[in-house]
Amino acid sequence: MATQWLSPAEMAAWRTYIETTGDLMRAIEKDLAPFGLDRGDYQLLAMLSEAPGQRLRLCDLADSLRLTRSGLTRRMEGVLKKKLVARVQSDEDGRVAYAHITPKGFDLLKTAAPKHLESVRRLMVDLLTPTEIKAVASAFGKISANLGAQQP
Amino acid sequence: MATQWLSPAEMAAWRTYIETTGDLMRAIEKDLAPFGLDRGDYQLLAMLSEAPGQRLRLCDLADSLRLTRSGLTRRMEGVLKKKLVARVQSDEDGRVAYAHITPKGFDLLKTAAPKHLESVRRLMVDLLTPTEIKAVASAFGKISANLGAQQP
DNA sequence: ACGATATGGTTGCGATAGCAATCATTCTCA
DNA sequence: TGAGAATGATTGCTATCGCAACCATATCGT
Repeated sequence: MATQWLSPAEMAAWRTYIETTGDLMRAIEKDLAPFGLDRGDYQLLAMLSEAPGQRLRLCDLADSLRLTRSGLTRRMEGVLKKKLVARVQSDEDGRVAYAHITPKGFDLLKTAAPKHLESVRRLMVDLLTPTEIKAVASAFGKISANLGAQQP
Repeated sequence: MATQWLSPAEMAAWRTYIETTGDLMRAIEKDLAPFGLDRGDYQLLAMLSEAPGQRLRLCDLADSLRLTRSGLTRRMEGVLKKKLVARVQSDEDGRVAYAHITPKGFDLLKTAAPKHLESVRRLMVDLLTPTEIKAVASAFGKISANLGAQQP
């Protein structure tokens, strides 16, 4: 197995990407803080708001948030306490519970979303050319597809 | 403040980027596990190995790893216990301590690095066209510069 | 020269989240 | 139909890391 070094251009892309991503996430999280939300809460609410019936089974929600089921249980504690989400037991399958976004949660999301999107614009999207946008989408699309293919 | 929605292309870029990044980091971390290293340890060792004298002041190391000073203190505990890094008190400035990579740490890094770079290739770099590589580097370069300009 | 301030590092505490073990419910198939 | 496997969710334990408070050392201003 010969060592596969990275070319300078490849190294630059990789390094800038990993180093910047952390900073970017932190900055976006900071913009979300005034609403009492962190990125995890926001994504949870956004996911539920887009789901049919504004609700999802916990394990499906965990999958789409890239959390383990135990991780989701803990994250739910926070939004349940804030009454942004309700936990509803299924009456068709005794194992299943749903996360259901509440009116209060929906209102908060509607308030936070424009600010959040403004952050995404200001910190990322508006800085890039249309070509760069397309390239980022296509690049991460390929990476994601490849990861999905490896662990099915 | 008018809501600034994202175009479908912008939304695709943003979503794919954040969703994929977590998966990618996890996959890379998994490839590093056989060496007894996580990504934080690897980056710490890599940073030290490239520094002049194979050593850095703790606060400089913390900055380049995007850790707070307290975060670095904790991360150091791990690599100190494994004898991959030594903590050396400065004799010029009583406040300062250096992290110094040990021969053992350097050997481990030299073993792990080719495997790690192979992961980066397989999971990311080799999937992308040269154009996409350049676009990713330039995109995150801009994002990083902008973040640096906002919080100097 | 010496008190105020800045800098470097550690510690206590709290939040997040993964893993393994556990429990309950449902499904499978012989 | 009934034993075993699969699925959904929770809990105990652990690791990482940020914040605020803290201590030690160095530097600055007068």
